[in-house]
Amino acid sequence: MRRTDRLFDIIQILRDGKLHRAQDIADRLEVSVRTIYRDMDTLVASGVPVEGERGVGYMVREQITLPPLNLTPAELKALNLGMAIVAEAADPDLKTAAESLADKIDAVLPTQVVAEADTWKFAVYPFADAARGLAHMAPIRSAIKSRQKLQLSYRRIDGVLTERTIRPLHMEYWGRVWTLTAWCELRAGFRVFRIDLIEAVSPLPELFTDEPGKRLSDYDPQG
Amino acid sequence: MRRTDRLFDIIQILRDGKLHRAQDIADRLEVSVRTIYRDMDTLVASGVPVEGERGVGYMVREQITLPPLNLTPAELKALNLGMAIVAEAADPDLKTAAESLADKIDAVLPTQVVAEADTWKFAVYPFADAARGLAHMAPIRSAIKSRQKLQLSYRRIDGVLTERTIRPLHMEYWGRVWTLTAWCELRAGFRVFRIDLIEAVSPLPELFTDEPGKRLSDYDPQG
DNA sequence: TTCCAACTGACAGGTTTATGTCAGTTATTG
DNA sequence: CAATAACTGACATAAACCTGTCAGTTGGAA
Repeated sequence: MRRTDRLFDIIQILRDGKLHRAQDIADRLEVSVRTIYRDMDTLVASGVPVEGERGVGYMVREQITLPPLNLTPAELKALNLGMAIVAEAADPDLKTAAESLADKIDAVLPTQVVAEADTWKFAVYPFADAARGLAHMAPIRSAIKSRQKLQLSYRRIDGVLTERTIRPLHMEYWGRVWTLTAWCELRAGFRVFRIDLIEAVSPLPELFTDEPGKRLSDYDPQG
Repeated sequence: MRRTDRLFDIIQILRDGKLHRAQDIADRLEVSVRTIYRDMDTLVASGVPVEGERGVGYMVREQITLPPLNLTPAELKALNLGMAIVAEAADPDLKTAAESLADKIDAVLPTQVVAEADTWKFAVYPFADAARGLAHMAPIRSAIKSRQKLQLSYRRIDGVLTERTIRPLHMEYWGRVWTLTAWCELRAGFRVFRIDLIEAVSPLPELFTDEPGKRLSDYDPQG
């Protein structure tokens, strides 16, 4: 676990909020600079809010981070209700905070309407290692919202790279990986993609509308 | 990443909520039973709510799991406020849910009082791999609350096993690892322990009180 | 333009990790 | 009691990963 320990050390070094050069960190931890660059990749991929700037160095944006949480449906309901109430508050800062928190939670839950108990059967599980496809998530989410078709380069588990046009419907966190449920125009069927296996996404100008048989509600995971 | 893929597959197999024998999973994924047992360990260590029963098989308890979340201090405040409001609600189910959510969040944040902006400078970072010391966390938390001294077997990074009596003060999540800040009676000083490196904890009958110089507020991480 | 330091890709080791096999033990059910 | 299936430990081998080295490129600031 030497590497793991080093990653921990790097976080400790960075948490003073000051600038640090990769070279300095490398000297201090007695590894090569190259290794530090690789470690920074790992940290970023793991969600540590560290930022590097060429010619400058590394810094962390300070934030509070919650580890994976297991909630019951009732707790989630309480959470949503609470945010709705606070969002009505007079204090503009609190109002904004409540709204953005609600958005974050929303973003992280199945995009499906967040209420029916049935939905929770397809629950999400904590894990983490692959926040790999992180970069793709923003465009995917916005495409789901705006009902915009996507061009997808997807590397299947067997290593084959495929190109498809899809209607993105639903994102889900499986703890270890995020998945994207979509209607695939190529296969004319529902497909679930692992976001960490997506090579590239680009939004297409084409929009899509609800068509019977192509909606999320028509999708039967067991089928 | 073969192993990672298999772990994902196991979750998918288990998520039907039915019983599964290790042997069946092993056959289906074309690995040995031994490997499945090891995988189950990994899943449990990663927080997946899977349960094995001898002579029976494996099942998952269904739950909603939130991935690591980055919050601003304002968002956390909104969250706490929201839960406090909902906890006053008439509906007993909602009340209970709000209370337990508040507890969960509380349990996961620095044990230090959860309000001052300064506190957040020692933020927590998401990660995950080592939820190793998970089992120790409950006794440690309760010892912090009840101000009970702990007997600690701690394996230092250099591999040396040490025994100490400590006053547990504060737990913190660093994304990759949890840490325990404590007053160490052996060294007569503050020490930060990584919970994943703790071999064993046992609560001692002895209680401790606030003594000048031995309180969390006397601890200067930079010193 | 030059300097700086972050970044990237490739490659050859060395080390670590994962896996299967085997030989057990333990808790539960009938 | 026997049967079942989860669990554990040890060990050799194979596969994956980590690391340093080297030779670049990129973007910002002076």
